Amino acid sequence: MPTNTFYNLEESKRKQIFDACVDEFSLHTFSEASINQIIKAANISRGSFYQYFADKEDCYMYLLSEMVKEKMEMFKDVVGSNENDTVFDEYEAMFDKAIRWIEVKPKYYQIGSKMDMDNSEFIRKLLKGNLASLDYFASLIRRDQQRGIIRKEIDPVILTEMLFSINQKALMNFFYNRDFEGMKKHLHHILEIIRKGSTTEENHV
Amino acid sequence: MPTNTFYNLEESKRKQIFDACVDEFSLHTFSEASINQIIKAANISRGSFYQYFADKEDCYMYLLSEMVKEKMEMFKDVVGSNENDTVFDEYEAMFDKAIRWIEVKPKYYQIGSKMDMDNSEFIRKLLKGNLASLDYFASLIRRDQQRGIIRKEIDPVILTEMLFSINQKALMNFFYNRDFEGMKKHLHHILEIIRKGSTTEENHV
DNA sequence: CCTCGATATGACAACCTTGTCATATTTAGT
DNA sequence: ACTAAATATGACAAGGTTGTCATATCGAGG
Repeated sequence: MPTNTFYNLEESKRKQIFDACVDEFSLHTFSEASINQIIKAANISRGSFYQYFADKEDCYMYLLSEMVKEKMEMFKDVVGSNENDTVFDEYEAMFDKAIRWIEVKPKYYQIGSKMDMDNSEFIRKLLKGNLASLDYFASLIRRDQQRGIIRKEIDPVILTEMLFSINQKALMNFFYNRDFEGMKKHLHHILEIIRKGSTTEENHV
Repeated sequence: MPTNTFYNLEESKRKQIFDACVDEFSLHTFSEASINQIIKAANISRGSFYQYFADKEDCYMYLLSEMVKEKMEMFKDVVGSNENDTVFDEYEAMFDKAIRWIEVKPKYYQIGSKMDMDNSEFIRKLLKGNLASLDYFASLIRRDQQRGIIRKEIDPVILTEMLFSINQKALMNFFYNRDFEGMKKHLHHILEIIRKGSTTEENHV
């Protein structure tokens, strides 16, 4: 974690540094990101950087923790869900949240995708702890199986994986095209397939 | 493309260099790959490298072209398909081929994934020309719609994208776990969902 | 044997990177 | 105003990167 010296800084300066980190890490992988770039953009000296952070990893951890804070702050109200919703409704709700997040903080989204592309030891470890929401969705699927909405034969984990990988692709699409309506339609179509299948009834044997 | 000097080399030496390229580019992104590593592994001098290749890009293009050659060589016989097959059958056949490819040339698979992870101008351009098989699958889906196997409402392009993104994930899984049976089961389950849907009949409204 | 074109070589320049550290400056307390 | 601690700074070492180039070696034909 950053040093006391860093937290003693004026907020404005801390923000300057934070912003520089966001810019650098949204454009480059962790390993490719350059401290030189960050200190230049933040207008601080090399020595100061190392007075604030132990190293690049320390700096990155700080960046992530700030991002998580902001995200929690933004979504603290939207937690409850309607009892009648199916997992698909919740999925679409989650998707909308993610879209909104991309709209207001596109660079955070980029930082996330850069993480996914990074195979360094350091980043892989960080991503490991990120699988909680997968469990949550699997539990929703099980609930809907009990309710008789989803077929009992379906493996909740596999369906969850499908939904998540679709989500990832769709968000990427949105990020590059910013076509909200098109994206929604696209996603709807995919969910329609996952719900009802792609083959005709006669072929459901 | 490589120089004449390079092609005048003895086959064994050319292979030495090729192997060094494979090793380096399967472990690192194009931008992260180091010519120093390659010349060390290939046991050639720095000067020689630049006598053979114009630069790293040139070297990479050579590597890719060799890989494509090998792939064509390996799959030259398995092209025909049964007239009664559905797109899903062909999909599974394609998947099996891909699995086989990973088994015999795991490093080539790695080079491919590293490409997908690379956002450099150079690599992105290369990937652009890689979408032909997508069209092929979409055409198969259209054919099966005519045959009454796949519902007319389904968008062939979207279904193709789903199949491909699933394919990618499954191959990655196989690469890391090498669990062929598990993988086949997994894939079967996913295809079952895409064929018949995940919800119960009563919910197909 | 000798010569000339083809090929091999590693030193080098120029440019990056990270992390350290002696020194300078600012700030706070007395 | 003076002191002491906190903070800021950029030169530097040590390592990496790519691409160039003068020089050395090799090989084949005359």
